[in-house]
Amino acid sequence: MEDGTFESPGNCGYTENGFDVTLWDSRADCEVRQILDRIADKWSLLVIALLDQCSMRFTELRREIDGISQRMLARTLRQLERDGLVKRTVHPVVPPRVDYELTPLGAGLHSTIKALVTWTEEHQGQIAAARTAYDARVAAESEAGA
Amino acid sequence: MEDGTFESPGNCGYTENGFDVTLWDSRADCEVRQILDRIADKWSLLVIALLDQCSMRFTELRREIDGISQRMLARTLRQLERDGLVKRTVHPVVPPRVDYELTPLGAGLHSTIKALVTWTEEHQGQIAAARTAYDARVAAESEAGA
DNA sequence: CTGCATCCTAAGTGATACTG
DNA sequence: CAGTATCACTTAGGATGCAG
Repeated sequence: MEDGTFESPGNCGYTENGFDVTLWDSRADCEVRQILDRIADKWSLLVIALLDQCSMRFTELRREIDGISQRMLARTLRQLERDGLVKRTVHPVVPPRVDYELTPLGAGLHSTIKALVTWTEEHQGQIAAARTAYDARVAAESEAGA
Repeated sequence: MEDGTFESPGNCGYTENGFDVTLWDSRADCEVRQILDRIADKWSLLVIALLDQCSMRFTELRREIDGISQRMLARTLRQLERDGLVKRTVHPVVPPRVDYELTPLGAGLHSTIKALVTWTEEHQGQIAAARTAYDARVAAESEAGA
C-alpha cells in the first residue's frame, strides 16, 4: 500500500454522486456540535463528574474542583442548569443555601462522562509514556537535523 | 429536609479526621485533569470521533470538520500524536501525502467518545427544550421583577 | 453564602502568507 | 498537499468589589 496507488483511501464517510456523506452531522452550526462543545467543556465535565447522585453546595463544589474560580463555577452551573442537566435548589434560609444536583437527564450524561474519566485514569500511564517517547523522538530528530 | 437542619448534606466525598476524601483526584495539577482537558477539547473530540478504524488525510479531515482552521487541525493532530492516540504516516510521494489513523490506544478512547456523541445526538431535543423553558422562566421572572 | 458586574490579562483562534 | 510563521482579534478566565 506504500507504492503510490492512492486511489481511494479508507474513508470514514463515503462519496455519493460527488456529494460527501459522513457518518454524522459535522456542520459547525449543527446543534450536536454546539451541545458537544458545551458539555465537553473543561469545567462542565468536572462538575458533572462530581455531581453523582448527590447534591452539593456552591462552596463544596468550589472546594472540590481545585483551580476553578467563583466566576467560572457560577457560569458553568448556570449553563448546566439551562441545559436541564443540573437542578438548582435555593433554600430560603440565612445565610443563603443553594444545592445543586443532577437531573435525570444529567444523570444519564454522568455515566458517559464517568466512563471518559475512568478511561483517562486507566490510561494516563500510556499517555505519559507516549508523550515522553514523542518528545524524545522530536529532540533526536532536531539533533540530527542540526 | 427544607426546615433548616443542614448538618451534613449529601456529599459526594466524605470527611475523615477533618480531611476531605474525594472520589477522585481533583487537583488542578493532577495528570488526569490535564489529560481530560486535552481530550475533552472541542477539536480533539471531533477528530477522534471521525477517525474510526480508518485513516484520513489532512485535507479530508479538514473538509469533514466544518469550521476548523488549518492551524487548529495541525495543532490538534500534533497533540493527539504526541499523546499516542493518533498515528501519523508520511508517504514519500509528490505531492506529499500524510495519513492519520487511531492507534489502539486511540481506538479505545474512540468508543468512549462515540458514546458521548451518541448520547448528545439522542438527547439534543431534551436539551433544546430545557433551554427554551429556562429562557422563558428567566424572561418571566425579569418581567415580574420589573 | 451565593453570585453578579467590572476590569484586565492571557490564551485560543482565524486569516494570510510563505516553505518543503 | 501538508504544513509552519506571523499578526490581529476574540474569548476565556482570574481578581476584585459589591449586593441579596
